[in-house]
Amino acid sequence: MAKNLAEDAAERRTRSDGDRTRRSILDTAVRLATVEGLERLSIGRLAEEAGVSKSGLFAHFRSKEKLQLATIEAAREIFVREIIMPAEAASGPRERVEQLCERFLSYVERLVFPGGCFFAVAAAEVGARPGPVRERIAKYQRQWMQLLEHNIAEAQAIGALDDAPASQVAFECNALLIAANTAFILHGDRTALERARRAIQVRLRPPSELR
Amino acid sequence: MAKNLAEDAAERRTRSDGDRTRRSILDTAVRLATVEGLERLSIGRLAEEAGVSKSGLFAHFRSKEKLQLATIEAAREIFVREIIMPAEAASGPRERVEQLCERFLSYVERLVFPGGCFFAVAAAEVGARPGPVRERIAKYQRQWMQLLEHNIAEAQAIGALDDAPASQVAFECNALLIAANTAFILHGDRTALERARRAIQVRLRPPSELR
DNA sequence: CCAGAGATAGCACGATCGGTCGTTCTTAAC
DNA sequence: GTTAAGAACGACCGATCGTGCTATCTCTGG
Repeated sequence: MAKNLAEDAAERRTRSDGDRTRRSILDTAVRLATVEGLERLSIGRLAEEAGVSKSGLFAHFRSKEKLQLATIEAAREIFVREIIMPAEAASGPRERVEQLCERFLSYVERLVFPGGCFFAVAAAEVGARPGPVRERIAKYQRQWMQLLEHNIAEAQAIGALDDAPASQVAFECNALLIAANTAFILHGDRTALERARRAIQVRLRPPSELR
Repeated sequence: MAKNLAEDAAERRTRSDGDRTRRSILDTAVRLATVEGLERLSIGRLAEEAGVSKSGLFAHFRSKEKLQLATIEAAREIFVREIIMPAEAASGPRERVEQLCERFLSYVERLVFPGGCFFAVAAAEVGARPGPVRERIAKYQRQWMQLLEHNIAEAQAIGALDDAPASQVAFECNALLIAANTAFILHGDRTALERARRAIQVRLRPPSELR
């Protein structure tokens, strides 16, 4: 216990060429994992795809599980850059929720990940398999829900949104986004994105507008 | 083309002991696949779990893909028995939609499949990987949506439901059900089921009730 | 510029993958 | 009761899995 000084993340790592390779590997890993799944992401195949040797790749992540966790971190960075950061500039909390949803749908439609939302795929894959990977996915999923809920509650506090329970509204918005993602990937159905937009627009309508 | 007489399903198969074994294998397969995924369902592991030899199991399904397709069929039978058939007895189309949703949530909560809804897991897994397995999953997903949509449209026709586009209402109901499934499996969050119930209840409220 | 640490590759390991083959036992139709 | 076909098995195939070990390079701090 005393010796376990959280050395997981604070690895000794310095050289720039190594970091570049590692980053390029993770770029490929994130792309592959969204289509094949985090588990089927095999080290041999990933090495081939990334243009490095199997053992060379393996030296960067010292186990498959750590590779998976690193892949999740890389995917999260993209998620934040594509969805969360652009919405920070919104003019108010209600508009921020609208933008979060719209950025999500856009990120699905533009196939930022070739298999749809990385976290939707991963959650379904590891949801029933306990372990660190599942815990990491669950953690980021909770953070996402809290981000929605927090902004919804703020919007209600300033009267920009009716006062249904914020957690309920967040649940409904997220449900529509994920369903749009699944339908778009499974059926190539672009209208699903439009249906989600419509439903969310109704759900987030300011109370001043007539019913 | 002339010789290809759709022999895929019309296999010669007779003996009763074989059918019994096959059925028991598929029971195990369906359970395993919902946790591990359709692809990670390995023939060796499945054989061990089912208590038969690898080659003995393999003789029943002559390729992994056919095993996967047979597993999907077995899962569909359970889905129909658990959800669709009980709802047929409903007193009207609006009530039928309500019961379909409620039976779905109950089937998730009772862990009829240990990893949650079989088709939700499978859709996420194979959604981005073209092939017969994906096509089968997509087909049953479409059938499910059509079942919802058809009954919603009927309910609207007799004035038991307001007249938003039936496909839109079906999309929203399905989204809430799938999101409840995911949250329940990933976080063990029973309140997600309640949130889905509440939202669906509002969505399916008969127009006679006051707003 | 030198030494040491990091980056990468080669090779091999035991396990498991999907799949084939030949054989033996069992059932069911005649 | 004979017999052809189905059911089930053990042994085995080549390929690939995740993971070590070792040996070279190459970068970088002193």
